[in-house]
Amino acid sequence: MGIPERKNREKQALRERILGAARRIVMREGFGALSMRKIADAIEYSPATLYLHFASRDDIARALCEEGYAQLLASFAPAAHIEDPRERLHALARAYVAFGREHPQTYRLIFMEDPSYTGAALRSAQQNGELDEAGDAAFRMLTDALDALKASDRIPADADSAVWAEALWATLHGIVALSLTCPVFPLAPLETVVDTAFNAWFGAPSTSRGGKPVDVAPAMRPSVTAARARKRKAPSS
Amino acid sequence: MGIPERKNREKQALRERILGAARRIVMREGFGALSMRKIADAIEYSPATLYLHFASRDDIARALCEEGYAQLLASFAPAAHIEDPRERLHALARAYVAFGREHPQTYRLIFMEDPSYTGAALRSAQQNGELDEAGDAAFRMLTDALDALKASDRIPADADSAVWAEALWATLHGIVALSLTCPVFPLAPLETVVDTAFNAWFGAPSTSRGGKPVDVAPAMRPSVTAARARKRKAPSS
DNA sequence: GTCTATAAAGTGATAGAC
DNA sequence: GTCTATCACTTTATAGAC
Repeated sequence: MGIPERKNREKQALRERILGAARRIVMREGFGALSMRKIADAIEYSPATLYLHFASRDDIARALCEEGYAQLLASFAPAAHIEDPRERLHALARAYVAFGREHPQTYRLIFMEDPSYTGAALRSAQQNGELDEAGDAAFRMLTDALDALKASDRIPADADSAVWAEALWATLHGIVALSLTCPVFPLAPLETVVDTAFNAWFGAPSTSRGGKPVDVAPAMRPSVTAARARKRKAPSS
Repeated sequence: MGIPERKNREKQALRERILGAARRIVMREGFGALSMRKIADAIEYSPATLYLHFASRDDIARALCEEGYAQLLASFAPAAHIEDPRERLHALARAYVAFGREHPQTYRLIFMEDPSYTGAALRSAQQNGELDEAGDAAFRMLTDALDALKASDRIPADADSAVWAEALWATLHGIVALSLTCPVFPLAPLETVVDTAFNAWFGAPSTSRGGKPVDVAPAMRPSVTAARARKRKAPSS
């Protein structure tokens, strides 16, 4: 029974060639420039052949989104091992923004083009694990870190981790998306903006190792987070 | 010399009809569905005529962006009169998000489509005033409020208002943009996300004020599948 | 100024031969 | 499984008649 397996492998291989060519076109010319003919030309097959592997151009776009999203998740891996939740979150934030800047067309395709594309990417990430409420792994990385921060009293005790995670994600998306589309954003270095937002959310990093964050201005009214942000300025990187 | 003036008026009037038709198409079907032919059909002129008024489809798109951006700025006006800088900022934030949600296609066109469109919108707003560095009026509304907060010690003294303003804008853009493109965002009510982000930035609202406390219903998150069920139409711009 | 007519170049997708 | 050939459109933009 080796022949059907070989045929299957060959079919799979062509599928990969199609996706590879499509990915290269998107990276170089943007998703708008992706057409079935262009892909076919690139791999030296006829356009009709593509339809043996993908039902439509949208189908190819969604497959690219799944790939890209997996790549984004993979870029979080180094951060996952950082013990301190604040540092971990910061590393995640930097990784997220870095991915968007390094793969602008891919990021656009996944998160700025079409809801069905974004949906395909997100769904692909949770189709293997059990489908609990919170959903995908990356989101849980955020909520876990936020829970840890809450447990160690570094964000307000009544903070809803899920909502904070959503808002935090939106912030990072906003920084990436705006920097990809708005010619005058950011004026300040991108990392300064990221760090400014991060410090506004979670306060300036604690100065002394192991020490609890210093209470600087006990008389101020704003919440713990805002009060802690009072400490210092944003470093780049 | 009244005749040239009348002709000029008539020419201007047709220009407005073109833009009006274009705007309606974008609002109803999205920018992707905007074509010269469709505009021409809508106003019962030939496609060729459009080129007497606009050099290209991009040119029309940019004009729409300028209109839309002016509309966005206008929606800030009520907030401008609020005295307390924190309340003012909060009202601005809500107005920004409301505009994006109420005119999704217009918001997309201005801020999520093409850098040249975004640039056209931003440039149009400052072409009358003096062109100082900070740029447009809306941005200055942010920095002014932030400066006031800093003066009354409600944000860190060393905060760079310009950078904070950029980061804050990015946060709001992220919330709007993600909610327009990501099927599962937000799970929590949109206003909860906005308020959560706002309170993370500026602390919980002043205690004795009638304002709403931060976190409302931590447990009411709808399930992912439920959130996914709602499909995305193209409502009004 | 506005029209008709058309150029020139795409597009996604499919039928049917091999 | 892959091809050729093609359908049935779409698009922006322009030339030249009136």
